[in-house]
Amino acid sequence: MQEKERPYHHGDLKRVIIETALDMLREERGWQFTLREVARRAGVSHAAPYKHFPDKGALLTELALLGFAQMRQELAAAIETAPQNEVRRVFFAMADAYVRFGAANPALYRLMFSADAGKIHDLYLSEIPMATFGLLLAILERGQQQGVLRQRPVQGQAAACWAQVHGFTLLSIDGLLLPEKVGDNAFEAALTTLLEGLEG
Amino acid sequence: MQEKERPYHHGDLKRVIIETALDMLREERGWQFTLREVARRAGVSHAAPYKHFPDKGALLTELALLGFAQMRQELAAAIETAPQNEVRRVFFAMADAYVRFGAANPALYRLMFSADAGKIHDLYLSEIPMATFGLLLAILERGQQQGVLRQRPVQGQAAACWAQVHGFTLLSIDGLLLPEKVGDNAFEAALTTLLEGLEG
DNA sequence: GCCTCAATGTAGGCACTGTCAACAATATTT
DNA sequence: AAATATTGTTGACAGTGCCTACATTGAGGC
Repeated sequence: MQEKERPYHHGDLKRVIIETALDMLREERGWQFTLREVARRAGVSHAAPYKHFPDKGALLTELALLGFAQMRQELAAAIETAPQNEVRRVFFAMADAYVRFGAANPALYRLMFSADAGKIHDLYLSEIPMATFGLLLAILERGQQQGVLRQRPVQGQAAACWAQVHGFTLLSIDGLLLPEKVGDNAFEAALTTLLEGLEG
Repeated sequence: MQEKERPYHHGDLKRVIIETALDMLREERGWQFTLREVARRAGVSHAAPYKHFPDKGALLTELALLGFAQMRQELAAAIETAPQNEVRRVFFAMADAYVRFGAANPALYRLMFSADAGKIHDLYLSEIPMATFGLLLAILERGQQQGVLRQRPVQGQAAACWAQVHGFTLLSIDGLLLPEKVGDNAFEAALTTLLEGLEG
C-alpha cells in the first residue's frame, strides 16, 4: 500500500545507482564507500546493484571514468577561455581548473587515483584520461614552437606538470598546505616556479 | 601442550603489533589493512590490540608517524652524502631519496598521506613531518643565499618542490607514469624542470 | 492473447570486519 | 598474602561484500 507504487523493475537502476553514488561522494567527506548504503539510498535491496555491476570495484571503476570525463571537459573548457596565443595564460587556466576540480570533488578525485578498484590501472591507458593528457602535451608543444618554452622533450615537461599539479591537488585535498608551512597563495607560488622552469 | 610456552602476558605486544603491521604493509601490495589479520599473524587474539590502541585508526596513525620518522631519517642521510656547497646536488639527492622511499614503501607511503586514520591531520603539524619540511626549507634558503636560486619566498618554492615530488611519488606508486605517456627517465626530466624553475 | 524465457528485482545466508563487554590470568601495589 | 590494575581470551553485535535461491516482470514466438 505504498503511495509511490514503484514498479518492480526499476527501469534504469544502473543510472540511478551511479547517480546516487556520485551524490554520496560529493556529500560524504569521510569517504568510506559502501555498496549497501548506496543501494539503501537508492531505495533498493542490498543485492540489486549486483545485477548491474559484477562487483564493487566495477562500480568504482565506472565512477572514476566518469570523473575523468568530467575533468577533461572542464579542463578543455577552461583552456578555451584563455587567449590561445598566450601559452602562459592557457597553461595557468588549465592548472587552475585542474586544482579547482580536485578541490570541488575531493572524494571523487581521490577515487580516480586510488587503487581501490584494483584493476583500474588498465583504464589509465584508456581514451579519456589519455585525451586529457593530450591536452597538456598540445599546450607544451605549442609553447615550444612559439619559442616561449624551453626546448625539452615535451613528455618530460608534461611529467613535471602532471606531478606538480596532481601533488598539489592531493596536498590541498588533504588539508596539508597549511599557511604555517607553505605560506598563503601557495598555489600561485608553486605554479610560478613550475612555469619559470618551463620557460626559457 | 605447545612447545613455545608463551607466557600469558606477551611482554611487549604493542611493539610486536606495530612490527607485524609494518611487515604486512611491506608485503601486501593490495593494502587492505585488517586489524584481525595483524592480530592473527602476531599470534594473539583478535581483540588483543585493543588493549594497546583505542581503535584501528590509532594504530594507523602510529604507523604513519613511524613512516615519517624513517623518511626524515633517510632524507637527512641522503642530503649528507652530497657536497654541501652544491645546492643542486643536495637538492637532487633529497628528491631522489624521497621518491625512492615512496617506491620502496608504497603502502606505507600511501598510509602516511591517506585520511584513513581520520584525525591524522593534527599530526601533520607535529614535530617529525615539520622537521622534514624544515630540511627542504633549509636547502632552499641556503641556495638563495648562495645566489644559485631565484630570490622568491622560500615557502612558495618549498610548496612547489613538495607538490612535485609528492605527486611524482604517488603517480609512480600507482604505476601511472607509463613510458607511453611520459617517456623514459621521467624523473630526471621532471626534476630538471623543477630545478630550472628554482634556479635563476 | 498466451507461454516461455531472460532480465531484473528481493530475501537470506556466509565469512569477514571493527568494536565492545564479560571473563581469565598475570603483575603490581599495598 | 590480599587487593587491584594490567593485559590477555572468548563470544557477541552490527555492518560489509558477495553468493544462491526465489519472485516478479518485460519481450518474443506461437
